[in-house]
Amino acid sequence: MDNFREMLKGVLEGCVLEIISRGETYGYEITQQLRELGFTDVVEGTVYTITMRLEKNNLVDTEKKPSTMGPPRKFYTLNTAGHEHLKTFWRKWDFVSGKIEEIKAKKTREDE
Amino acid sequence: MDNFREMLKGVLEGCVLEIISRGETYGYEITQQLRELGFTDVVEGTVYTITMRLEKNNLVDTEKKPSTMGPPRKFYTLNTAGHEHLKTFWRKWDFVSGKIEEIKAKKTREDE
DNA sequence: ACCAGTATATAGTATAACGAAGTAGTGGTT
DNA sequence: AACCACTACTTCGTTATACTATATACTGGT
Repeated sequence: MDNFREMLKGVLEGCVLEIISRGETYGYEITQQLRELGFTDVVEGTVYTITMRLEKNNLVDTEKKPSTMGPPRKFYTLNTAGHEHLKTFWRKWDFVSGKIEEIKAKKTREDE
Repeated sequence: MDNFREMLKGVLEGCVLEIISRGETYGYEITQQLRELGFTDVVEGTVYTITMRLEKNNLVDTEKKPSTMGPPRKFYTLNTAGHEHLKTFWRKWDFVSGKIEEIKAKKTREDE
């Protein structure tokens, strides 16, 4: 499936937030998780711009820990504001995706 | 519900395409339909940039017709490429939204 | 003459994902 | 020791798209 770059705008950040909410993790691992989940074209740079943004907006706490596999990892955890933001994200997603599905559904109905 | 501007990127064009596919229509009417459908903040300028783009990309045919209510209307209909594009759009949407729902679903399951 | 509603258009801005490249640490191979 | 693959983070510039603001113009009512 080819690029849905534009379709990911506004939702990828929410997905990253969701992944972090499930347990302390770091950029490289988030990228791999997203790839395994089907977003095979997501690259590291993209995830890092997102985590940077989350950090800048004070939605996550960070902690640097050494790794035996390479350079130190920067672990992220959601703080209170982050959890709040995530809840808002899912509310927005449910609304928007619901509306889109509504529009899609009318395809099959005869001219309502 | 506040702004989901970013979340609409990549999908609004598909929605406009879908609306046009259901019958000849024009910019102003498309805007109103989107508003009625729940995207209350969509403004005329946004829809015009989309219809312009569709036109530029040769996905629609246009026909100018006089109106008794104001200046002439520019009617749009989907051509073959437009219908093809619309099909692709829904395939992409189904894929992406499916993945997002997958990620959301894991919220409730215990650490899979 | 003025205003509200209908209708199209465009120039500029903001945001977010992506591409490309660079820096660094660890371990294995030659 | 030199090199490479994998892990891991960062930054810069590009592109696509929705939105803001504004301008233009036609109709009908007051």
